[in-house]
Amino acid sequence: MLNSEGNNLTDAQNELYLWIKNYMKDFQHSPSIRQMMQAMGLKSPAPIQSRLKHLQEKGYISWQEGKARTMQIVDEIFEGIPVLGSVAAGGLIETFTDTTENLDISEVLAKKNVFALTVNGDSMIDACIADGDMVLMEPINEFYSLKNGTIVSAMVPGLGTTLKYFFKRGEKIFLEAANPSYEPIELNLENVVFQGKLLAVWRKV
Amino acid sequence: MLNSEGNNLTDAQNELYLWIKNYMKDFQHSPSIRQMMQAMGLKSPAPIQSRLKHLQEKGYISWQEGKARTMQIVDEIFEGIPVLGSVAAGGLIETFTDTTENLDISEVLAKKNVFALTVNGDSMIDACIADGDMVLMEPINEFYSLKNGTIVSAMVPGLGTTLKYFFKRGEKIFLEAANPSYEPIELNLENVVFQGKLLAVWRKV
DNA sequence: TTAGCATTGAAACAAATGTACTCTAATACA
DNA sequence: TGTATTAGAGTACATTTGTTTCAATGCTAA
Repeated sequence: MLNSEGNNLTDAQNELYLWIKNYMKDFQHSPSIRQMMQAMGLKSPAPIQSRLKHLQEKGYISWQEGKARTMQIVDEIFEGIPVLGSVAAGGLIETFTDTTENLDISEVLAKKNVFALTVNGDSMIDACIADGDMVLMEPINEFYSLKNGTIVSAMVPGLGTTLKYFFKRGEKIFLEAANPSYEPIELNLENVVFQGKLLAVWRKV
Repeated sequence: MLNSEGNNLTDAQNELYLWIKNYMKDFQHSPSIRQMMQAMGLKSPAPIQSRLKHLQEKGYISWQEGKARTMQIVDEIFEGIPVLGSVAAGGLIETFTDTTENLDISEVLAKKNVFALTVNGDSMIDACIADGDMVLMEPINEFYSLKNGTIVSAMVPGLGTTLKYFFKRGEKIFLEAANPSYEPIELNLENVVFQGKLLAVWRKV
């Protein structure tokens, strides 16, 4: 990972760098030198060339010489986050290894129509889903593919939306909490709308 | 979200589209028509122009007319995942609202030097960190900024790496599990190496 | 101040590039 | 079979664009 300490930018360089990052995020392609010129309020491409050269020398950007709009931000080239190893949450078992496996969050994020919900309450606490967590859900296309024990978000019309374990026994639907202090909810299929099934849990501390 | 059903592509169009997506992912900028020409094994820009026009009409791409390398993939423009509302994990409280808040996972991912660890064991179960979860950690730069109660990954040389609550009392360091069946570990500062503090938890089901 | 250096403005050039056009070959269809 | 449609090759051209060069300006340190 570049762009760390030791490569301090001048104000002008930093302003340009931030503008470029923003532009490329918005447009998915590199700006031209004359565009940057205008954006920086300059009347000549030379200062931009100079700043780009410095940004390149300091490892912030790169481009293909002579080719139009071929800049790349060398930062932020990561696919997920490196998984450095495993950590014991029990005894002291495993040491920090140096695997290069990748935590592919994007695998979940890339699915179509994924949505997130904020969790209120503690009824799923035994499933390690706590108050304030975000749950990432996937819409349920075919109800009949839902397996018993899946965690789903379901709306019971007139009551509200809730996150529960799903069970089907005969014609009855049961929504069960992961917390002994909550009673299972028994429903008929026509009294419940399933919004999604659990894909992942995200908790920011 | 475009690119769904109804906009079927011919084989040639699809091949080009996939190649473009791949190129733009790798290089962070749009390819030129002549590059696409070569990649598709063609000897004239005309077929590429035609295919691009079709891709644009079907809503897959867009570009700025006359400008070099200004293509954009119109698909996949998402910042995180939409948070559709909150869901009760207790009683049936809240209904599906239509907020447009965004779950900004990238906020965490954008931090420098973030790394991930796989959790083994259940010693942090009362903190809702379960066996198999991924914990996203941030390196600890200044030890003295560590607050009591922070969850850290620490290496006790000769033993291994572990995930625990951090406490400092006087000169002693305590690593405490979130599980009554584990005893706190008492250490001197020189006998422990802190690798990171907890930023987020990720669990894929 | 003055010499030296970096920044900017200005202009010009050549390469890269999108676009338009014609022609030919292949394909589909009736 | 013949015609219409489509895809591709080839070419040409104007614009965009990176790059170079030179002079003017501003700033800093001796």
